[in-house]
Amino acid sequence: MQRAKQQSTVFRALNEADGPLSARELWSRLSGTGVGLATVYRALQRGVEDGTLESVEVLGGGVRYEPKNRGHHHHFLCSTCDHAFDLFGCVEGLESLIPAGFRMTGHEVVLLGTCDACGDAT
Amino acid sequence: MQRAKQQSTVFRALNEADGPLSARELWSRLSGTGVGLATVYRALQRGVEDGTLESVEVLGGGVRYEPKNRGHHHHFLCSTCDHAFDLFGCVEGLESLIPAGFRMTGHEVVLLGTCDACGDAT
DNA sequence: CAAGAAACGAGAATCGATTATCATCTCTCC
DNA sequence: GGAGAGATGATAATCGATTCTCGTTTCTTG
Repeated sequence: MQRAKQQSTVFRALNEADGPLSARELWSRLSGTGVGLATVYRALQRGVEDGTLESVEVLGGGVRYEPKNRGHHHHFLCSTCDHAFDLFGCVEGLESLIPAGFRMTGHEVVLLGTCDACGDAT
Repeated sequence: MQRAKQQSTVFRALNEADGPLSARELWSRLSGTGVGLATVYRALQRGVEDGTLESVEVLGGGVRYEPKNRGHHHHFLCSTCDHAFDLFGCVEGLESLIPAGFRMTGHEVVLLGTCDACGDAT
């Protein structure tokens, strides 16, 4: 196995993903490459420090990471395979929800349901 | 301290809250009543089994619980005090986000920002 | 090729959240 | 009042996620 290039392997896998991945999801996608879990965590930590990665919490799956260059987007969480997919676009009517005196600085939208692959398998 | 009624104390505190509470938040609101953390967890577990409580994950605060009779609503998470507030009303344009082949069964919206109290303190 | 710095993998250690245990206490029903 | 069932609080045990440690390996620079 090659060394000193494992972190870039981690970043590549994350860039190729169709949504944010948890440390373990990422690690399991790297099985066969010999990359250790500690290295995955090291790469994620470094990526966040560098500003190239972003940690997000979708729902019931702990922290996931994704490249920070994907712009504004939200996520779809498949309740069957528990994978989070990126969704581009946004919603309307957020402002009307804000209570008086509150100040909104951001928002998160998560759609729940079944993804293409899991729906087919029914 | 009275016994055998501690769980109803827990439920009452949860009903009086303006949003979902974590086990610890709930416990800290019960300081002085002598209720133990274990009892809080027992009450929450029972409430979920009974169907009177619902566990929700807002964002970065683990699991929180709230009464199940609040109807459809979303949450506002204050980034300063980390408290989650209920928001009534909903958003539009969700359907347009769903990718082809996916089936949506639900959605979550979380607004982030500063609550009334924390904003005043600035 | 040699030396020092940095990265690596495996597994131990840590941390927070939750659950299990146990001796005690309270309530109900005689 | 007494017995048994269920509830309780304190604390130990567990569990998963993340971080730390350490001996080894790889890269860089000359």
